[in-house]
Amino acid sequence: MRTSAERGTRERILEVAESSLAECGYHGTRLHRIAERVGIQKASLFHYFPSKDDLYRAVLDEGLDETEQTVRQVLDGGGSPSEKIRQLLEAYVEMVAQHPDRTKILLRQSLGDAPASYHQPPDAHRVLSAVVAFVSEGQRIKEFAPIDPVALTLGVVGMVAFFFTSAPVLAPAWCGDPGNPTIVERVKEHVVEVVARCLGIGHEPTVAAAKVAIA
Amino acid sequence: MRTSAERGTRERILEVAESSLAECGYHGTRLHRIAERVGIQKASLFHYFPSKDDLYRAVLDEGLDETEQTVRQVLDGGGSPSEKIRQLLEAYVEMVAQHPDRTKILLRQSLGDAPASYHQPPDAHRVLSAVVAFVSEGQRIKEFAPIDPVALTLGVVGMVAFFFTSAPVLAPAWCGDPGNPTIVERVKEHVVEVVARCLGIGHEPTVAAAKVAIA
DNA sequence: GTCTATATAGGGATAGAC
DNA sequence: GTCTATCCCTATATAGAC
Repeated sequence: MRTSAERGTRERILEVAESSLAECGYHGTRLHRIAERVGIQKASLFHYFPSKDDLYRAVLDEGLDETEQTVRQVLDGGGSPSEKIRQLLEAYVEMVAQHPDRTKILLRQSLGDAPASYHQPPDAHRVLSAVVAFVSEGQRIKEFAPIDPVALTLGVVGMVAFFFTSAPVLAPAWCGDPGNPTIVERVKEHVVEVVARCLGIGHEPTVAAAKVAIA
Repeated sequence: MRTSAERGTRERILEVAESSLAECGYHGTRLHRIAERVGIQKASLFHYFPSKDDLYRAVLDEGLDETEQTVRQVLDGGGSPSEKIRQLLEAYVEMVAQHPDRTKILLRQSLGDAPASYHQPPDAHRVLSAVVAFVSEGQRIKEFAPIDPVALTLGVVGMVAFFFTSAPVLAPAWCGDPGNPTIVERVKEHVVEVVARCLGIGHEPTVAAAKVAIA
């Protein structure tokens, strides 16, 4: 059983570590700086985490867990496929927007920015598969237009991640001030619109279909 | 004037450095390893590049230059907006596919993985602006459907980068073997299709338009 | 232009007092 | 649970012979 003081310090370390790992990457992160920002000595960190690797994994696991939870929660809920995919995208964008540091770390991790000893868990595969299965089912019952579901899902993940990590550097004017709620809504609307157009949701049927109907 | 031997070594260093920077990032890259793989002593590196920073910038500049060239070449060419955007996407995807290491480095760079002394040049802004201006013009003359051109461009960049950097880790089965030409064609087709649907290219007019036409 | 040897600094991690 | 002091290693970078 941990004391309340210990739990508080541990959380502050995780907070600061998340910030540093996002900004500087694993190899660029200095334990010395983390301790400094937390307000403790470097050696004290090793009381909470036996090594830099362990601290990294603790931060990473938080992010993976929340991603899976967010996706599962929507997929397991009710509603038509079209409604659910909108909910899914909005929940995902909001989650990413609320934790940009976490997203940066996950993106870095997928680029290979991790301790050499770290072998990533196949958790990401499961979440991805769940989303792909959902899209495929929607296509099978003709509610979604045909398009490669894996490519669509991967593309959306890359797109959203990019908006909240790299885009602020490339297009600061468009992104606005960091933490500005405007950009979140803008990205949300855009991503929903892109996916809707790709899956043929919310659009009038095509002329071909109209001709058949008229005939 | 450099000797041919010197030029050869310099190029080999740049090659190996690009590979290492992509795999390990700036802070994770060890000059010792680069020298080892090139087959020279670590100290010899400093004959070609005065510091690790300079080596990094040399690699990075190569990537930025080629990106700008690729984009400009298509934009300055002839053809209708719809044809040009397809050419642009295909050229871009091919460039990224041919230089995945370079793409990883650029993506890392936009995440802030660079020496503290490095202040990125605003070059990326110019290329982005050129593409956005092109899309906007296509929308003005009604050849493209309305959608936020900045968001579309940023999203495509993120999407494509993700396909060739992170996706192989997340969905190895879908991506196939590295260097497999299949994935390049698949990504190319997908990205062209997504953008086409977003910009309303190559699709029948909607029912609303058809009704007006029939009336 | 390449080498050996070394300077200098900073990193992660440990020992042990309090 | 936090500290001071320190170990040990590796990193970039330099000096100078060949």
